[in-house]
Amino acid sequence: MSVGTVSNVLNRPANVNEDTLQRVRTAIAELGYVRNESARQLRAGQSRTIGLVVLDVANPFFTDLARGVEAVAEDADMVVTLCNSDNEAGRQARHLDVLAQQRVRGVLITPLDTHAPSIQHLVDHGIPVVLVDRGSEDASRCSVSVDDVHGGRLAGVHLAEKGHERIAFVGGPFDIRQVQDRLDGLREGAPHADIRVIEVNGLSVADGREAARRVIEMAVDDRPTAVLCANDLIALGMLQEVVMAGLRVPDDLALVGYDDIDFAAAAVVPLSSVRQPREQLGRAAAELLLDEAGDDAGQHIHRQVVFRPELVVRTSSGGPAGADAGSPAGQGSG
Amino acid sequence: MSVGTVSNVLNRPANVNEDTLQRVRTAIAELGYVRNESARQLRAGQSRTIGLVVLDVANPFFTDLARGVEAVAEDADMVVTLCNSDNEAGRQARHLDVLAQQRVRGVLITPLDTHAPSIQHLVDHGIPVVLVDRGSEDASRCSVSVDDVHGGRLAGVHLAEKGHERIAFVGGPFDIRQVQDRLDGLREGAPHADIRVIEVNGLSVADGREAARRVIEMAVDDRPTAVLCANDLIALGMLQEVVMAGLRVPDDLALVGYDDIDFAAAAVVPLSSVRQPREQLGRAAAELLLDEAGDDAGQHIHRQVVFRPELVVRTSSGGPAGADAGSPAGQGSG
DNA sequence: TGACTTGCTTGACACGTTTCAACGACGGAG
DNA sequence: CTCCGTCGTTGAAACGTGTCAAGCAAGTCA
Repeated sequence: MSVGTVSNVLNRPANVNEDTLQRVRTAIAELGYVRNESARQLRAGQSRTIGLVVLDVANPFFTDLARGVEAVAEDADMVVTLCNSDNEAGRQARHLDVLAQQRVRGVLITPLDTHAPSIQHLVDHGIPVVLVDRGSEDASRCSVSVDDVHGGRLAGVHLAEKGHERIAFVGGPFDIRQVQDRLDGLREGAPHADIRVIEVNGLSVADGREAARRVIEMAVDDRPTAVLCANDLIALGMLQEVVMAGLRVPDDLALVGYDDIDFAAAAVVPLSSVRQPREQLGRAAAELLLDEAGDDAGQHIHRQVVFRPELVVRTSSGGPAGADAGSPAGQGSG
Repeated sequence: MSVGTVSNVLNRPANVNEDTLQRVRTAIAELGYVRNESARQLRAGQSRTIGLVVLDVANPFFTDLARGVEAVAEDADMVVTLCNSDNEAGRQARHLDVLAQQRVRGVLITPLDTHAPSIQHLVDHGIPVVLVDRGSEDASRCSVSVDDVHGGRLAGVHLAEKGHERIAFVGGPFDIRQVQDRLDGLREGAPHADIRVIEVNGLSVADGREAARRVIEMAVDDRPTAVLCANDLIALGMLQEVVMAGLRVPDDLALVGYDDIDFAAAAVVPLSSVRQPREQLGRAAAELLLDEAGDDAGQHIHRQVVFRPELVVRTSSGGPAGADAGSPAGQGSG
């Protein structure tokens, strides 16, 4: 019994005699043989895993996105390695190095910095990279993103229609492209409103709470009557703080978030939010990556896919109270 | 220049002449050489990654736990592969198969079923397995868990002291050990109270909302005055629904959660919760695993580490209002 | 001078898989 | 009987590392 035959049984069972097929298979079952993926990979010269590097695993936006990626990967008999850069350039670089050493088939990344050398490094080594949730500036890469200017515009139009004349934008840092784009969109959508920017350090619940305290302190006749937050975590933080301070949402202060994570609909005052197709974003990115990775003939052309967000109006910005509580978040034992 | 020398440069630089050291290193930099991890692994017979399989990546409890694991792994120059079983036995089995093929150094798992054949399969192949958030029934494995009976007891004593005589427990399914233990503890802690069980299908926000609707429907003089939830997601779901229905928390209904995820302290009514040392749980598990994996001499003895939970009293069960809003959750662009 | 030590480099082998040319057996056609 | 094609199986080679005994050169000591 040669190893070659065993390999045939596993990979091209049609080419092997029914009799030996059975013998080999029972032997495999008896001995509890398990393929060695390293050896396969070494021989094949390429692996069956793709890397996914996100800014923050604790943000439901990214876990939803990851779910989409994993669905596509599974269909293609691939495995996903989820890495958390935690908003730190160092961690991002380290993860990318490891992925390069593992000769992953490709990398999906929500980059801290599009021009990071470690990203270019991957490309130089022939590892396809797809930018996620961030458009590529040039045509040298695939990317999947959402039109953030349009998203901001939708929120702006909505708030203007509701009669708001003083609108605040809460977010930061502004060197994150998405944040700046959403602000620009807001200005376009509500051109006659007085738009104020409340800059915060990050995109967490804590930052939202802090921003809320600043708003609460303002004189009532000068205070904005509506706020667009750069993401839902900020919006949820503001909501909590503002309600605790006794303000009524949306009567005293209307709130609109961004992402439409499941917690948004489930908040104590259901949160209006600009919905991004989170899971679909992941799926599209994975498909682009597989297309590029599976391309031997140099046929692949880089594509920059841009999705259109949509506004979901709920109670927090004056939508019908109690309507559309929506579907809530995941489970687990803990 | 032989490959052996290059290998020495990378692994035992002390043994190689300063001159050649430099030459090799500049060559590596110029050519952009990247180690092939598959080949290393094949040669070494063992990999440098450990697998972490959790029930639900969307639950902050598990992402916090993962953070602890990753911290320890990083110090040991190891890499973590995060897998999501999503409460499905099939997904769990598939992930474990892949991990076995990758010859991971070890596996940390919050199991759906302690006796799953795919887990035994790993052990049979000499891959160490540490159970996380779930005590091992026998001494054949390492495990890291939290004394759930004690946690339930703490909540029970607290609610009894606050004068509650009708207390509900919300959770399920009861074949998840943690759920049953927490209920048992509650009964021990409040032996004179009337304890009712409201069984739900899972441990998500949605299940909490549904349970809340059942409670709200009850006649006021028969309705429980306090609830212990099997985890914080359920508690948050209940809180939202209950507040929307106009009940006051804690005056009409006191709530205690379990896990003390960051969102608990940041809820609109800060949530009392039984705190589990989430990150420490992950650290301890990773350390046990590394100890077992690094043991050539058969010295390793399996340990069942059990942590003690503590009760954090906040507003939702009558603690000081407005106190201890706590530190909030992560960030990311989305 | 010869034997021995030290410092550094080398070449061959092994890890487990896949691939592929080559081989043997068998049966049918000429 | 010979030739040829088909079906199954085989053995060798290769992927890129790490290891290790062996080798070489230069220096040290007796």
